[in-house]
Amino acid sequence: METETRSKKTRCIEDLRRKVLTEALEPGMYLDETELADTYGISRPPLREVLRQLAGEGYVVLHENRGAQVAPMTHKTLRNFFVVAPMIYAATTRLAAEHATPDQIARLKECQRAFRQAIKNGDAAERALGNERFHSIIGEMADNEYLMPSLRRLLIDHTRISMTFYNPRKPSFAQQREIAADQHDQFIALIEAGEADAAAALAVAHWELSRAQIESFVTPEGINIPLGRAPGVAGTRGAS
Amino acid sequence: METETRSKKTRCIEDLRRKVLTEALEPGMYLDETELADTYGISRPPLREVLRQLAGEGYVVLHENRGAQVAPMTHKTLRNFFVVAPMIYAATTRLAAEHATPDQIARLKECQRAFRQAIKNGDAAERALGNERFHSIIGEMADNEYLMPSLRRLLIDHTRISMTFYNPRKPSFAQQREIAADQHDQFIALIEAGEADAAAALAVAHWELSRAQIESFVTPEGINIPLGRAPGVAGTRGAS
DNA sequence: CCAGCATTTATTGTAGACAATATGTATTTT
DNA sequence: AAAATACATATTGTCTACAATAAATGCTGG
Repeated sequence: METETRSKKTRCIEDLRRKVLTEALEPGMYLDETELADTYGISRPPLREVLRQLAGEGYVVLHENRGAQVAPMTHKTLRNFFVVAPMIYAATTRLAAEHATPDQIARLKECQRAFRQAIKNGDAAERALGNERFHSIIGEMADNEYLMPSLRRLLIDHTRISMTFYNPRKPSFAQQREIAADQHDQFIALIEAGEADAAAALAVAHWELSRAQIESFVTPEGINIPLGRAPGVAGTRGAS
Repeated sequence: METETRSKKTRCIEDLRRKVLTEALEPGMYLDETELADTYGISRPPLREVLRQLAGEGYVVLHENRGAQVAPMTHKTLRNFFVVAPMIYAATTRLAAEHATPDQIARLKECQRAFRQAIKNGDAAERALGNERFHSIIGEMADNEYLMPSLRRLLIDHTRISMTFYNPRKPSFAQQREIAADQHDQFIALIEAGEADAAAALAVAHWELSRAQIESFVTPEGINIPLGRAPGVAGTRGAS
């Protein structure tokens, strides 16, 4: 009986990804294997495989004999993010414009439709996920297995950051979201036209918009960013 | 009784990585879970965890109900590699020059000693691994979790490519290996001096040397590159 | 003789039970 | 009373056995 096209394990992976991205599972939070196994109706061995995979993808961090932790975000994380994001985004978008297939473009358009709908509905999580998916498809278009790993990492934290800093009260954001959505339409047009240079430039502009939005939260407040706790001592090298 | 500082599982992971990098396990080759579990003295569940992790790191590819395959290399792989490598290497090296700690520099120097030794000994595998480790340490110096995933992917295939195209008969290569080793010394000097721009430029030059070496094999022969077979149909999206 | 199908066999996927490690608490000792 | 140690508990790590899926082989019918 295949009521589900995907296996329970696959659904488990996808659901955990989603929960990490939307911060339903908060950064730094520790996960209980037994509990998760029960939740998804599988036993612990396959669940542990899932966690290993998610660790490889950057969603969680594994600590020996201490279990899995949702990948933490620190101030250093944010800084590193700012440094690398524009380069990877620009490179990915350029390659996407060079290599996109009609099928992929169709999927991108469909994704954009859903994204605009999420904005209209005011659903923050769905909007963040839609944005992630949009840029993920562009990543697939680039069709470069060496670029994709870093892009995936960036998208995870970009999505989580946008969830963290989401504030429905500030009205100027609605406007910025409209600009972002319009830029998405431009992405589609430029990729479809194969205009690599323009697409790369747009990626940078799109990034700058997002960056400004994030910085408007980080800078004025001072220093403290309300993110998850850091892992034990493991994770980074002993220096400093 | 801790005769081993590392667990059997850790040794298994490290050995498999090494075997993939040196092509003791050839690209495209399928792995037998039971056999590997026996080899490393562990049972299949933890071995499967290992394979998932290695899949996340890009060493192997998992196919549902069909087991693990050593990550294949195709002509497209090589092409994608050429496109992305200079960017990532340059960025990594620049950041390394900005962030390297004394401890890391010491480890890099030690690594370089071992690398020169491997060249002298004429041990191709040890030389390739030494080179991988050298650039891996530079990656750690960069200390950027968003850049590292792509760098790791690049280093895996860069190492495998250099193993594939290794030809001890051609004497001009001995000369090129010397140049590469000298460049490594320059890497150390520039990183230690914190000269980011010069380090990034050196990374590009170092890449060009390697690129030329690879192309001298690929180009004259025509098209066919003696690499592993491609995976089934899975792995890439249905497009094309 | 070839094509299609059923059966067999080998390999992957999963479950439940057991072992080992780490943490928190209580007790004992200084 | 405070600190250190030993114990209890909970959670992770692993193993063996079983189930399910896919490939391979042989059979049957055209």
